[in-house]
Amino acid sequence: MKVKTTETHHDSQHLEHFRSLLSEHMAKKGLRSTDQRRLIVETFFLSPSHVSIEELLSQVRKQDSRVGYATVYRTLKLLTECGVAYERKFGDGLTRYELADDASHHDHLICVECGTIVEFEEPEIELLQERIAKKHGFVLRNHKHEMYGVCGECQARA
Amino acid sequence: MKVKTTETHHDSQHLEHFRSLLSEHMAKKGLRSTDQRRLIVETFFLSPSHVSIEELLSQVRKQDSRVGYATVYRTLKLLTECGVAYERKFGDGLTRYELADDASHHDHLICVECGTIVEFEEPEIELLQERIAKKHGFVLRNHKHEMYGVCGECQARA
DNA sequence: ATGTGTGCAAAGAGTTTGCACAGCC
DNA sequence: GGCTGTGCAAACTCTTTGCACACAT
Repeated sequence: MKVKTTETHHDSQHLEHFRSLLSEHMAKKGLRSTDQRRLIVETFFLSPSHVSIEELLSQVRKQDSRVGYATVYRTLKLLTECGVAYERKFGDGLTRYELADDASHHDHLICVECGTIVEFEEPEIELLQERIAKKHGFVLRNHKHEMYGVCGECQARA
Repeated sequence: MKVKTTETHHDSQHLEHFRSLLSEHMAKKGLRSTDQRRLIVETFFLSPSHVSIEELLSQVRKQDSRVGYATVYRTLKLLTECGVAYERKFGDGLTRYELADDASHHDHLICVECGTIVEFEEPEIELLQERIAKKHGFVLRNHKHEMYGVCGECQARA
């Protein structure tokens, strides 16, 4: 499946932050740094937003073909636990992952036909959200805003 | 996660509309009306929004214990195809279904402390959504907009 | 040395499908 | 009677887990 995304690189400042988050978490839990984990983590950092396990594994195997997919699952679970990655399920049956700080400032527009995912940002919606929350006496922590529809290509194909 | 909902009944006007949508679709495709289909469809109409296959099947089996789950899957696929139901995947691994007109214009504000759910409507957000969709060439089908935060009571209690 | 991490394959969970029989039109 | 629908079980897909061995600390 095709995933459109504009973000493929992440600036090294953030990456340093995430690397240290991970190290701390691993130190605290007595976890070990292995070749596979380092490779998977760095590959994840270089991946487009919303990578699936399979996409990530195939990238990883370009460097080391013996890595098993269970290791990728386990490593991404680890990244999720320590707040470096977010797990996203868009309903195509795959779990996708993105860097944690990507999640804060964009939402998703998803094609129900072909699964294409487009990211969008809309400050006005953010403002309206705050207003609604305030009206109901809430202090916002976070939100999930996904729009489902049919993309241009799929409309043309129909 | 449990999905709380306030909607359990649907007014009979809409149901008539949906029943005829279904009949037409079945007539057009030469599909047949069977005891199982009628039972499953009517049970679905009486179910809370966001029923899962399993919940629906267990309700159906109270009336006829010999119904198989494949039939429920197939019938809900049918309802989805003819626009009577919407399929929703919230990420807990289950597919849930709701009457098409429920996928309406209210969204949810959820307290992360006590679980209170407030429904809200914000026409301006709807407009912005349409604008964003159009900008990316999408035709919107539906959306999920959930805001998580701390409600007034829980703030006071902290 | 100790115990975590890895790869493999098998097990799980939810959904779909192939098949023989049941039953609508 | 012809063809669709059903129930069952097996197949599928994605993810998790158990196990024996590899390897960090």
